[in-house]
Amino acid sequence: MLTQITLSQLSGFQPALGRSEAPARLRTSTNKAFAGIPITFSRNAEIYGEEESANYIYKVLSGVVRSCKLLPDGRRQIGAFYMPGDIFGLEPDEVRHFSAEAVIQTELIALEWESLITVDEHSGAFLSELLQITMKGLRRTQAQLLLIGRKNARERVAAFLLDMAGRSGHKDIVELPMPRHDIADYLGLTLETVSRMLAELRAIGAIELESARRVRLLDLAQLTELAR
Amino acid sequence: MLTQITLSQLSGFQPALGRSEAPARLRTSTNKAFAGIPITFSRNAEIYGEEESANYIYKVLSGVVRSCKLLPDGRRQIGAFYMPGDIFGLEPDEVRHFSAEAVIQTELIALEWESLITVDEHSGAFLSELLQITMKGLRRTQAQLLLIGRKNARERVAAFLLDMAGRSGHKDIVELPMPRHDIADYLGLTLETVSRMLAELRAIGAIELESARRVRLLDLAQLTELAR
DNA sequence: CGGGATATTGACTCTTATCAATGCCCGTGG
DNA sequence: CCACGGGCATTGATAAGAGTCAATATCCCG
Repeated sequence: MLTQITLSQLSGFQPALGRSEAPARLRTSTNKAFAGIPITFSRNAEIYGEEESANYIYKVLSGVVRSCKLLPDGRRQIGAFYMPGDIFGLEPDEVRHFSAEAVIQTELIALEWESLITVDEHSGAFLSELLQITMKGLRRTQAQLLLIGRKNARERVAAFLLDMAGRSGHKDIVELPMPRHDIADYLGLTLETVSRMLAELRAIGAIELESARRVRLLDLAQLTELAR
Repeated sequence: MLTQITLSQLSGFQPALGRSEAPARLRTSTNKAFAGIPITFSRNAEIYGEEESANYIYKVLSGVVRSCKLLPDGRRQIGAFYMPGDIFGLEPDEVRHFSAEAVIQTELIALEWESLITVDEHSGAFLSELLQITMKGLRRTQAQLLLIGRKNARERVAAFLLDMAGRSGHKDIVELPMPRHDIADYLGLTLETVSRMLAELRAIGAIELESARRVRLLDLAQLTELAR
């Protein structure tokens, strides 16, 4: 059975975590049908690379995605982590400027970009949503700019923990699916500095490290103060 | 005479630098007419502040605008400089998250945001342009993130000069309308470091400082190499 | 011509990066 | 079941880059 899937549905679709949905099929206005079956990427698998053509946008069903940019000498900046429900992969022109990789095993649903923007009848609603998503992304990136440009290591790590807590739903236990190296490249630090700042936050009683990848936030007020 | 002005015209309108155009009047589909006469802001005048409601989007006719975010203790991050032809002021929700100020005397044209997005008939074209503009801004901000997060002072200043050169049209003479402090807050540095890096670039023969606000790029290849 | 803002330069400090050693966790295979 | 191994994380010692504080210098603008 062919179902016409709109961006609204893509945007509104909240996956049932852990359970696999019945496969949906997409039929675009250009009559090219493709399977909308969730695609699975294993840990560290590349979803797309820099300079690749930007044909699809994606929504995270489960797992985590990092988007990153690499300098010739290996320095790396992570632009964002995408969590379940997040949409990513919109580009202003034909070619990617960031790559995207799965941080852990990740399920995505993909939509063909061309088919979305050429649908005249619904383009208003489509575009409005895309615009909203993109503006939110821009705002997030601008906040990140302030973080990296003007805050010290302790403030960055505290802000990161609070941000992760806010996105995960649980208010005091934060799961960190990504290694220290990824956090460092997201915050413009080294992995050693991230580790040291976590140790420091633990020392002052703001957090507790249940394991390397699981942090308990003990003192939200103090953390918020430290994050400025 | 009332003229229906579309975003396309706003976007496509290239001001004749230095000359003042005949006043245009805007009439929106909601029948609220407002003057589209270019508004002039003097040096350091605030165009809008953080937390203000986001009612208008702007296009720079002449001058330069900086958008910035301030921390409680006075640290500042400049998110972007807007030059003639640039459009700014789009926000994902009702309230501003960055302020905007004129760097030098600046002429702007303003369009009421609500009237643009509620025009159903042309919303497709409008939104498509807004989306394009926003995605370009996002890309620019992401590039800035890499710059600030992973490049050293010399690389940042070299990249800034090349960026300014690229935007100004002149390939080897760069006018810097903004003070060192603004450049520093844009690059996540201090004004002293910016000054030192310029001195360093001059010392190695990559640039020449005709005055503090006017730089001649002597060796594009070397600068590009230094910017990575 | 003078004065205030802006810019440069210098001396020193401090944060964070770098290099290196050790520790921990977890999966795998004997 | 336990020992081994490999990735990841922590911790330490040191260095380098950029920040801070302070003293001129320069440039506009009146």
